[in-house]
Amino acid sequence: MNLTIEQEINIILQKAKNLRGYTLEQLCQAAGILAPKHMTNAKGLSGQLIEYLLGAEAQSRPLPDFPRLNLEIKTIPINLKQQPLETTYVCTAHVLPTKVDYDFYASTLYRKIQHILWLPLIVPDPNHDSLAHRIVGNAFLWRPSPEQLVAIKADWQDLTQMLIFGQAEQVTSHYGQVLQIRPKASNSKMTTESLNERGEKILTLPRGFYLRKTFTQEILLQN
DNA sequence: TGTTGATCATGT
DNA sequence: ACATGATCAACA
Repeated sequence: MNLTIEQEINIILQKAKNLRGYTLEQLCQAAGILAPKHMTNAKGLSGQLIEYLLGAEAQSRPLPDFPRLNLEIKTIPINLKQQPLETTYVCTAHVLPTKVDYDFYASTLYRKIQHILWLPLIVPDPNHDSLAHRIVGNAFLWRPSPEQLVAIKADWQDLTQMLIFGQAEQVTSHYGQVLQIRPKASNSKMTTESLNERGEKILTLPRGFYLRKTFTQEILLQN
């Protein structure tokens, strides 16, 4: 049978909605994974578990989780007031100017944020978080509104322009209204090639694009 | 106590 | 080293 893209997306959404109410520890059992007691050494497990259960296909490529559907899955930890507890990683921020294409609509970031299946993970007591305490909330689909897209695009262009001008080292987390650039590495000693303002090669810490909590809060309030 | 900067795990 | 999944934890 041939399903339309919309139908395939809806099947994934229904699967996600069916996870509502389970703890992540229960879902670990269902997936045959032994749930770690704390998340210090399993920071990405929440997301990877959901991806596995929903059948994501992108693996570690710079593509949405379902490349053919242009659909990205994001788990987001929230407290009982529906407030996000963490920022949301989107994708790598390339710091080598020659590798940066100044075309928002051709960017990895745009492809990843154009359609997201959000899956809130309820953290009843943020001071005592664990996979056993985390409860899956209500999954929902989101596309940026025209206003949201304008804000994202503006930040992306500002930040990308700085990178193109060889200012990777000057871009701190403070820049951007809805997006921000922060370190994204195994540790602070990791390096990747970049250029300074004079066009000279330098080594700098790898960075990534993140959605600010104020922005994801707005998304959650719509739903 | 909220944010920024640092870090952990896995796969290519 | 890079890209994915993120959260941790030091400090302003």
